[in-house]
Amino acid sequence: MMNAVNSFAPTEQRLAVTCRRHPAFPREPAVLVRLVKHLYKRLHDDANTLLKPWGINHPEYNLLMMLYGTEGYTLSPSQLAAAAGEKSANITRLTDELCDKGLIERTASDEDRRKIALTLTKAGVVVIKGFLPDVCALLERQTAGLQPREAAQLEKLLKKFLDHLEQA
Amino acid sequence: MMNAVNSFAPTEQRLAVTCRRHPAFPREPAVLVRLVKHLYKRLHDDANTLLKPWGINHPEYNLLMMLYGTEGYTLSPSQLAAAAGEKSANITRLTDELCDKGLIERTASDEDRRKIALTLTKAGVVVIKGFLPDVCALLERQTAGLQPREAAQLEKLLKKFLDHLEQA
DNA sequence: TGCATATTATACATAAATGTACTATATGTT
DNA sequence: AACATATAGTACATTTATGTATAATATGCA
Repeated sequence: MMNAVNSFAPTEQRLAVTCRRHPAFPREPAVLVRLVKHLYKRLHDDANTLLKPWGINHPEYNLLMMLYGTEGYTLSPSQLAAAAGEKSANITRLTDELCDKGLIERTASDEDRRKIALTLTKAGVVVIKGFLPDVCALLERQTAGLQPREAAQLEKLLKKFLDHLEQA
Repeated sequence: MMNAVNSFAPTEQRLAVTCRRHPAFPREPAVLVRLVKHLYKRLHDDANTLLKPWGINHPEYNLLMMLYGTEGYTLSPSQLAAAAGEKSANITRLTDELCDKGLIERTASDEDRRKIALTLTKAGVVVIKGFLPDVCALLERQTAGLQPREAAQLEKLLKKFLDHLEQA
């Protein structure tokens, strides 16, 4: 008799029953999908908790960091959407909020007047530099259970998984 | 010069710039977290698209499958929340909808009157058996890029990641 | 040039997820 | 029994995310 030492055990247990009831049900793929979901939710929650005192949430953080990781601190809305993994409809709302907070600003492009440039403000950079130490510590803590070799292996497998998913 | 063959390339590129700007920024953990996010969104979208013709969405599917994977097709709301990885406030709304659709039903528990039993109806089982072939095919397709050995390795690493995350 | 088509961004309506506070019941203690 | 505390579930308000339609501009081509 096993003990549920982690939050995933009940899920896995039920997938096993499903396999018994419906033999065609592919256990391994189902487990992988659920694991990704559980992980995502947990990571998302952790990040939100950490960022709350800074007045931003996880998606906003992602946008800020994508701009911070770009030469000139500037991207178009669609580039930002791609980099942050958000849908374009979301970008409008999120960047509105970040504009209101004074962390980014919009400017129209001269070359192509359909385009808009989203740029990190000085205040935005200051805020990023403020929370970055905390974020770094969180990231280290979250992955502390994995050896460097394991982390590298995991990165490789996740990329392979994602790559295949996208061309399918 | 590398070409962006996948959706993750722009994200990774920007994380690299961030590491240059802020040397303490831990690349590997950040990449893993972003990969999980990208994967989750993609898997979530794929599932929603597939399930739409059946009149349910991904979270509802998860609830149904957790009940299907339980002896007696019955769980309490909190058990269901744990198994499906949803917050309890969400369970109320989702199970309301599933009740309205006639796929599950609520009954009060006799032993502990705080408790409610959520049970799959016959109609619920029928619907599950209806979409299950499609779901199985999707799951197979999504993980077709991974060799069995790689999938097993990925499962192991994701579990280790999640386990550590939860005790931290 | 003029027209068809594509691209970029956004508004708006809707759906999904979360936080908070509350009710009802159960459990443990004195 | 009486009370304090814990637990299960949900209602409600709010926030977050998505889908769809639209406006504006650009591009390709007859």
